[in-house]
Amino acid sequence: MFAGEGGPRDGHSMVKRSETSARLDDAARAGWLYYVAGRTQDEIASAMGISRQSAQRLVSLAVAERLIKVRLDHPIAACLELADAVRKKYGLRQVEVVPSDPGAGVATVGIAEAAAAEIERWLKKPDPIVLAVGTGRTLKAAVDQLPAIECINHRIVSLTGNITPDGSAAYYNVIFSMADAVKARHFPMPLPVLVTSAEERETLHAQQLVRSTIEMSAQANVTFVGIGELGIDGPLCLDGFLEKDEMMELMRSGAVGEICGWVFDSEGRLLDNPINERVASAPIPSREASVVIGIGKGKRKMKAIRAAVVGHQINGLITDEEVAEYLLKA
Amino acid sequence: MFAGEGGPRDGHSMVKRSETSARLDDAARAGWLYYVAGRTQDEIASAMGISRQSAQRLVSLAVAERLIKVRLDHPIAACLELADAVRKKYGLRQVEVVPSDPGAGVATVGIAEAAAAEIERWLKKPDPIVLAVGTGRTLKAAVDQLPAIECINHRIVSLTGNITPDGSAAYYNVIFSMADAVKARHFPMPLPVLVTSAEERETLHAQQLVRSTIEMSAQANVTFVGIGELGIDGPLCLDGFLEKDEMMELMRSGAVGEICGWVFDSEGRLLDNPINERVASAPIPSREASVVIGIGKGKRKMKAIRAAVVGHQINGLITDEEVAEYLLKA
DNA sequence: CGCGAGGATGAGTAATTGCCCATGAGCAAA
DNA sequence: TTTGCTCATGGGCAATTACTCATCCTCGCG
Repeated sequence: MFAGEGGPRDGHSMVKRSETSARLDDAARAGWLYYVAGRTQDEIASAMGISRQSAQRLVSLAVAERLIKVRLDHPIAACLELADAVRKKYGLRQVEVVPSDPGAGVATVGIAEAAAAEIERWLKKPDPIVLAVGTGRTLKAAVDQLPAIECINHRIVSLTGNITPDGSAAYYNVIFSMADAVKARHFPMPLPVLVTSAEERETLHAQQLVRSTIEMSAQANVTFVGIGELGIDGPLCLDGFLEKDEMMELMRSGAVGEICGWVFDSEGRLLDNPINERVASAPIPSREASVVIGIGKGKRKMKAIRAAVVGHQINGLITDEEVAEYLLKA
Repeated sequence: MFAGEGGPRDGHSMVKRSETSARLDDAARAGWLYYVAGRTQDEIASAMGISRQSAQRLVSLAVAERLIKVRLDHPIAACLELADAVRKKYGLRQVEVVPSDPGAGVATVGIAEAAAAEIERWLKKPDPIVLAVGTGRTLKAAVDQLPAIECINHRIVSLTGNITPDGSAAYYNVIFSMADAVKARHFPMPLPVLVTSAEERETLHAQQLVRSTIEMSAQANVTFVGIGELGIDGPLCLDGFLEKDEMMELMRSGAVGEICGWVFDSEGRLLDNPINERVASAPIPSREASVVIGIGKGKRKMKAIRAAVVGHQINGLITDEEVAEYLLKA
């Protein structure tokens, strides 16, 4: 009698433990049958002599206990992981990472296609949207990848002017390239990118046509902007908007990047300086109420991209592995 | 014109290829979102700008193309893989593999519990079944693991006699142990295991009680039998059914194992010899119409188990990793 | 010995997924 | 150009899965 009673009692905690472990064993079994052998939960239930609900619980237990490991055997797996990590770390709405592909010579391989696909996704939406575009070589390359789309319900508006300092049309104003491929109403900004003074900007912005375009851009549902780095071979210098000494001065004051000409420091704050006073671009649309996707990749843009992200100049990002890894370490 | 026409033509296969590859990329993306990120196919569809059905197709494509690899992080994963492989290789109905666990001293650790669980599964079925049991130490250990079950609809019948050569009750006749735990109608076989001659067997089998029990055993829905190895420390000798010289003679004639006393060769064929003529056990129930589960593990039983499997003496197996690996190599 | 907390269970139901089919686009051969 | 073929697409529906809730059981505690 003593032994009989003592046995079960002593065994109690052991039973507890072995029951927990047995439950995990069962969960593993069920998970294996479900994920590896491809059985249905009904089959598992009858095979294990339990109810379908219990089988379901075991399967989800196996998942919850991380007994089931899933991995993706494909080059983009790493990109997707990186994208998700970056999105979480910086609280971005969406992030896309493309392979860095150091072998390819062209600077915009991959990212242009990815950005084009994203633009296309928005343009395929049935409900009318306002899509705003900034400027930049990467963005231009993306737009050049767009297939012919007809979407007469959408409106496409440019955030930046289309006239360079020398009076010619700015090549990298992408809205005209876009108009070639996309059948939609386009609204360019009939302004220089940089004007000579804050006062001139006021005057120009007061024009009816300009004002309505700027107002429309503020209503954008989604915005695509290039992220530019500063430097004497950065786009602002290359395209003749700034002279070398202006650039040097700008960089001394802490500027690390620009979006649509708006220059910001390493924390993504727009600088309060003469250059930004002369930028004639429309303000970047709300990052609270709309999606603003920055596009950029490569070592030279790393600091600019990080700044744009932490300063919430953008809430979406399309970049490459290299930059994504930098953003995770930074 | 020539260039214009040639371009697209030359580009054709390239476009084809890149489209295939792009489709795989999409499949990988969808698969990742589904399996790793845990999104629903609806979410994936709207995120990728496609219909739900297309998302579903991409996900299943990812699986079909083996982009998604699932593995189970649990000790029994290997057992399940082995079991499945053995089941497929030998066309068995069901196979269960338990860890070999070389550290444990007791020979029946693991397999007894597994067999008990399997017996319990059958006994829990609501529809009335006939469950037949053979003999053997392993089976006895399994039955001793059974909890108290009440299943008055089921019938449990023994395939083997319960009297040893010296006239005492055979300890390893498991039906009495089973009766202790399981509330069901039990039908022991009131016979010796081995009789002195084929004629005596005829006489005994002609008895009404014996005949009806044997007939019932032929109707068994499921049968659990131990698989015994031959040898001077095999169960037939240990329990005094055979003398050493009889055993040596048997092994010389090619016998490698026994089930319920029925001795078979390395291909699982029942031997046509004096011993089998004296076995008083009921025939093993049909492997076509019912489930006959053999139980056994360990190096010493390997050959016997392989023979039982290839000779279709059984169509179900509960064994350990060691034997399963041997069966896969053999 | 009764009582409440915690956990497992199964029923029912909502959500999700898998599959079939009609449709139409794209392409090659006639 | 027409015809026939292939294949991707989305609608619709059935199967499968996930979740919620009420209930039951067990265990610990007073």
